Amino acid sequence: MSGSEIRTANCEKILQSATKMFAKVGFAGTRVQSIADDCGLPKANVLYYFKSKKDLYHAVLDQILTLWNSVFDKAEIDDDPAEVLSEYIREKMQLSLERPEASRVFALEIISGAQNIDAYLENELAEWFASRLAVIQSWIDQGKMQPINPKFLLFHIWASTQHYADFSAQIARLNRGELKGEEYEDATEYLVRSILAGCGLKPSE
Amino acid sequence: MSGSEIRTANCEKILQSATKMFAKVGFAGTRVQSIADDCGLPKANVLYYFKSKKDLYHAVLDQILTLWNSVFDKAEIDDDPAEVLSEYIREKMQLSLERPEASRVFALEIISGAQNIDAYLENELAEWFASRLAVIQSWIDQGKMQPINPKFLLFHIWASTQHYADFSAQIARLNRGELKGEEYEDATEYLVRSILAGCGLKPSE
DNA sequence: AAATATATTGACCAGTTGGTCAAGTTTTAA
DNA sequence: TTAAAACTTGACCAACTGGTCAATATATTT
Repeated sequence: MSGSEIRTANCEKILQSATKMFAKVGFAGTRVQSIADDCGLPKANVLYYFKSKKDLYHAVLDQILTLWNSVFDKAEIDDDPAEVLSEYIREKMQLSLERPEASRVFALEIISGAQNIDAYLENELAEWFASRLAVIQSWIDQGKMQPINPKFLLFHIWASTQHYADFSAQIARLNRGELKGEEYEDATEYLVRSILAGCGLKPSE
Repeated sequence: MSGSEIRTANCEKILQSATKMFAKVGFAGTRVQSIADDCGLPKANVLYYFKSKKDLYHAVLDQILTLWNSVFDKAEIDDDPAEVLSEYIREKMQLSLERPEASRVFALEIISGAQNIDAYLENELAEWFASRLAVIQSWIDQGKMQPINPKFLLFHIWASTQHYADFSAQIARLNRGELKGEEYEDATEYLVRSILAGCGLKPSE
């Protein structure tokens, strides 16, 4: 393994283990030693690549925020709301299924006051949010969907989809086993239908 | 202040401060000293009433779980689903508004694997859940509402209402200020309308 | 009033934790 | 080949934390 490859590979391993740990017990509950154990490196080596636990945490958050990108980013006034919203909800559910730890780290950070992603919330996300509100409002103005407050619709989508990642421990117990395969798809399609119905729409496809 | 009153009053103060702290930084992140500071008692006094931090945490969880009781508990086959579900969603939203810390402590506990409320989830809640599924299914069988999977409906309600407590830091920033008063009521009525529409129902009142 | 139970509190301690460091090894560049 | 840069790692430490305890004070009961 070449030099720069070593760095890349080790950083990746560390980030992966760190994400797992932070998602399970939060920042304060995570031990640098347990991250090291999890990825099979000595603790001092972990702190060689990320100079402090806080640094590592920020790196994990950065990596997670790039996952939030979506088809909805490029939605325009002329697009079909049913199509765009359906796909956005499905994407979000897929993310909850494939990267639940990412969703949980994000949730923990927000619950704890979001101090470490303040800049992200106030800049990138706020901008994204405002532009999406405008698109939804234009769909309403064109009579393509019922008049609802677009803000509440976005919160609604985030809440109901992220729940499947963040609360999977509860869901798994009430369901007597993790939701998976077809049943998870059913949950997805239920959400698509329900949320779209709230906008006076029917799912695409 | 009489003897037993001292105990009651101090326990209450401690529980209140503890809830606040656990909600903000989780179990691992909370310092017994900071709970003591918050309620103006010496640390040794806090540990006199609750013999360990874990004990105190369990007391906080116990207190929170009693809040989960609701009108929906007594819903029957003969009731009107629109009425019952509307009121349940409104209750849940009210709780998110009035006791956000309770919701956050619960969320943190679930995200961390729910090991401390395992018994509650598997007994009380599982029983409640099963009986509510039956009631909803009976409404469907009677043609009172559209055929949806009752499980997903309950998850949907929990997710979308608790979100306003758990993610209020994010909401406040995107909204440029906390949702409150009329705007919070608007959010509530949006959710009622939207979720009911997903069941082919219209809000009561 | 005396005896007993309950409550208060500063001082203390053992275990843990994030982070440092210096000595060594491996990889890269000249 | 050799010098420099990058990487590895055990040993170490200062700061912090949950929890104990003994001494004292206050309230309750007899």
